[in-house]
Amino acid sequence: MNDTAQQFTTRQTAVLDAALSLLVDGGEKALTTAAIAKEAGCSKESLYKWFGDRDALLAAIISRQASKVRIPQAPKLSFTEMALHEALVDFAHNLLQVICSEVSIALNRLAISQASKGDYTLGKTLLNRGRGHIGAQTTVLLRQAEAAGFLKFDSAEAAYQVLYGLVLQDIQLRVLLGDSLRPEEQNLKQLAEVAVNHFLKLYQTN
Amino acid sequence: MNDTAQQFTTRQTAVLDAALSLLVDGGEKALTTAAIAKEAGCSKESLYKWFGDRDALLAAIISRQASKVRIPQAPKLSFTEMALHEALVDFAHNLLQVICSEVSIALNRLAISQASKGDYTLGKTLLNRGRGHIGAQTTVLLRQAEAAGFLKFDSAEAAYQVLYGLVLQDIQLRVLLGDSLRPEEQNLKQLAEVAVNHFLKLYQTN
DNA sequence: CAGGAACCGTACCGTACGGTACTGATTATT
DNA sequence: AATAATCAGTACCGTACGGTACGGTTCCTG
Repeated sequence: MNDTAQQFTTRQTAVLDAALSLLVDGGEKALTTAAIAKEAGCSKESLYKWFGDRDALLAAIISRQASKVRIPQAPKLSFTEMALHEALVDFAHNLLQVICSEVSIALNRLAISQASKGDYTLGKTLLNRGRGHIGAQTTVLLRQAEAAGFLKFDSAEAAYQVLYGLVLQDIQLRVLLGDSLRPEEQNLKQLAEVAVNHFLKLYQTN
Repeated sequence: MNDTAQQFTTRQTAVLDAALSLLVDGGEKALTTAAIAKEAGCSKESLYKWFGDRDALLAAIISRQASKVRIPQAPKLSFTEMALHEALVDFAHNLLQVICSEVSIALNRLAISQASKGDYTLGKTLLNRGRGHIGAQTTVLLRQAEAAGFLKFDSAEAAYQVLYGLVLQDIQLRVLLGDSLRPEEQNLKQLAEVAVNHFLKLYQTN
């Protein structure tokens, strides 16, 4: 698994953007090498010269996009309980927004589709760069909150998992399967609030 | 969306079983009409006569399998708090087992793959017959527990969603992407216990 | 026994797509 | 200016697969 960030030329990033655009609003079916070349305004031959083969191009798309996940804002060195609450809600809200975005849906579908064909590299990349990254950062935040005496848990990682579950519930799976959010779920900010309140009820000290 | 349970002849169910078997241990790539016919010991022509086309056959696979979800054991008319706990753990454990099963993984991947191609019928079927079914049953259980004074919540459906999130966390997405469960997650029974305890801490009255 | 339905096996067709080869134009280099 | 390199555009090839056609066999029915 190659997790080192590669550098692409501007020409190549243009190709990746074009491909992502096609994927997002045409589905996997629209992501043919010919279509990508046309959209990017280059020849198929150049595609193959720059990326090797189709799978490598797909990997480049995911690798590039997954590393764009926004890192939860740097936890302040000294923070209050309210600041913790706010930081968690911000994290949850951001997570919901990402998960429900067209781009995230398209990329996850693509990776799962590849997994269904026996190739797990895209999925691993997505997990490592996407979830792993954001998870690690948030775990740090939780540990700081514990050190400050606001939270109490055995394992920060386990607590993070609980938070993750409380926030996403089955929303991600549903959107991947093609379900649309119910009206009362449209308000992502409120969903985030509720999830964080639940989380704090489980782990807050006082 | 056709959600009425269709009846298949034994010959046809044999085909569906063969196809599911192929899908589970060969991935979507192995699910060609020729392979299905060979595995089922029939001709391609019969396949098309019986199911119409490939998509209809896929729909039949999912439709048939999704309706096999085990309904949470009938809630007893009068039950204790311990019985509620046990029923919830049983539900959670069962849910985890299903979600981590090869069959569930393969079917969800297939449905998501189709969604990536712009066809959401498989996904809808999976949601309606699988998650919808089991969810509705469990919501009934929660309502009974509320009536008995054990639980307190505004919306049983929302409470069910929280339970769902606490149980699954990100496990389903991870297995769909090809991740394997971490060692400490292998013990599904214990995961279920922890999730239910969290749930009760959030919603128990006393 | 005769007629027909069901169905297997196989051959076949059309198409879509990944990947490659060639050509001509444009740009960079000396 | 001459040569080399890059690349768009297009044509082409091989293969895989969905779907169909057909001949032959089995089995049921009158």
